[in-house]
Amino acid sequence: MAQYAVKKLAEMAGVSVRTLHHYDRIGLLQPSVRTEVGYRLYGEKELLRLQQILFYKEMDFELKTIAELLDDPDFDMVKALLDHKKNLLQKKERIRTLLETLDKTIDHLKNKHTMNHEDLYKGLPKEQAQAWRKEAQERWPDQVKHSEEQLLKMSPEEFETLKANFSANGQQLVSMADKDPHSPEVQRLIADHYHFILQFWGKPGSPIEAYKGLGDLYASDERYTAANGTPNPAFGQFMQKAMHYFADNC
Amino acid sequence: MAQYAVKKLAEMAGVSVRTLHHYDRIGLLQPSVRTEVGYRLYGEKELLRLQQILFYKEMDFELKTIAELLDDPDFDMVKALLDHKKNLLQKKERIRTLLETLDKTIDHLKNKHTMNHEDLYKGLPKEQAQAWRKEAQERWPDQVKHSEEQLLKMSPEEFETLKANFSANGQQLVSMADKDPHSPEVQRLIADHYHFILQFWGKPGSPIEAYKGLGDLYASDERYTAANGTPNPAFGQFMQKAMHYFADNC
DNA sequence: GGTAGGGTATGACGTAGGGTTAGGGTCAAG
DNA sequence: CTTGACCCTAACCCTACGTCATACCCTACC
Repeated sequence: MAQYAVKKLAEMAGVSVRTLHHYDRIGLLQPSVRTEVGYRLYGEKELLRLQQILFYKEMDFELKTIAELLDDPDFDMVKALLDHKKNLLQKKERIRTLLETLDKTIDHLKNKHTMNHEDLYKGLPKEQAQAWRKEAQERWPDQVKHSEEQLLKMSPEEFETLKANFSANGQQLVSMADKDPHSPEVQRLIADHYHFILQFWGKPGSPIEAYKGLGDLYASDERYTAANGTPNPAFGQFMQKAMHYFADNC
Repeated sequence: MAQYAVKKLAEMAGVSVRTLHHYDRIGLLQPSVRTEVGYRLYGEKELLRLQQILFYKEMDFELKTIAELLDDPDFDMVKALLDHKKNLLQKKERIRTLLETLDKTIDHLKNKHTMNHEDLYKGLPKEQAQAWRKEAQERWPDQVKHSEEQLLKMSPEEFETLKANFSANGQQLVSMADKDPHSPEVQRLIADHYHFILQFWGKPGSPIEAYKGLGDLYASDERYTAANGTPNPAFGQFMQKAMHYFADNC
């Protein structure tokens, strides 16, 4: 009867010695024999079991689950596999979303476009984004209505691109909230912001005056209540200053 | 100036208090003030920083990376995002493969079909599977050649299904290696195995005799050398007995 | 019989991102 | 003065091992 010591088995199975030690300790795979001096010796059964372990491990099962699975003959394989599939599908969907957002962010950074607060909170818990939208609709019903009309005219791709650009822009602005609102770097971002607003809100009439008015809204005490339940006067006032300066000097 | 205590901030941002403690400890987000008795108080800046942290966290960045990213103004965002995208694509591809294999396994278990040793090792380190194939070609060149011809006639879907079924069948057989080779449960699996072999090896002539011959090969001492570099007489003999019994009594 | 080289053992710490008690101070309301 | 809500730190728990540190075992060669 062939017997293998740890290193041999490790090499055959393509795992580390440490892994075998670990599996031994947690009871997932124990050697068939211990020599007098304590060496682990594994036989054929252990070899096969290890192969099964590795199979399920590749399937991303947890070791604990694998142990149950291999030790309980009545284990409901199909159910476990279906559960596992569900998890994988969720992971996959999440990765898909992340990739989308990543692409947009990369595109923005490369093309130096614009960005939006709605998108700034994209990826955060949904409740926050929804709270934000609700608040925006309460505060600026006309603009939101018009904006929605505009958005509905866009193709999904245009819409996504626009959101991504606005999001990145807003993020940059947030990161520059401690700088001079009149500085060229801030004003460049504000220019992008303005062009975005033009497309996004699309309010007819005097765009520059509307933009200043929007700046005043930014300065409102409860500006950030929408997203997180708390006021944020500092950033609001920063935006107000930057937007007014832009409107007066563009 | 508004100040928030841990729980308030935690609620606003949708994270746990423990998380804020953690971020404080690792220096990712420290409170602007500590009261005399040690309470953490956060201001607007911290709030914004936390939002940025959560944004990147949703992108699956590590906290360490987020810290660098937020603290180093010269951080190469585009490069980081592209790297990250690459990682995500790899993860996604891996999940896709896992889902495929899962579907096949589920299908097999539901339909009680057959399985293959090649697929048994699917998901294991590639070297093993390759070693197995190489060995198979050395040992049974004619059969392997014929088999490959047969396989090339199949559509990819047929081929994948066949492999999946054979894989699941073989796995079940491995798990029953300690039972009676003549028992009905084993013989049912062997029947599936036989039908698979018919399709897979497709050897012309007397299929039953060929099957018995294949059983003899299974019994060879070095049967499992192909997959893991070690003999496995127990399983090989089990298969031989089961296959011979089937061939004689089907 | 000494020693060099390789294999083996245990034990303990580290990882990421917190969850989960445990034990104890703080603060405002009733 | 008590209750309840909130705050603190310390410390163990989780996954699946990697990475030492220290020490024992075994074989071969001289």
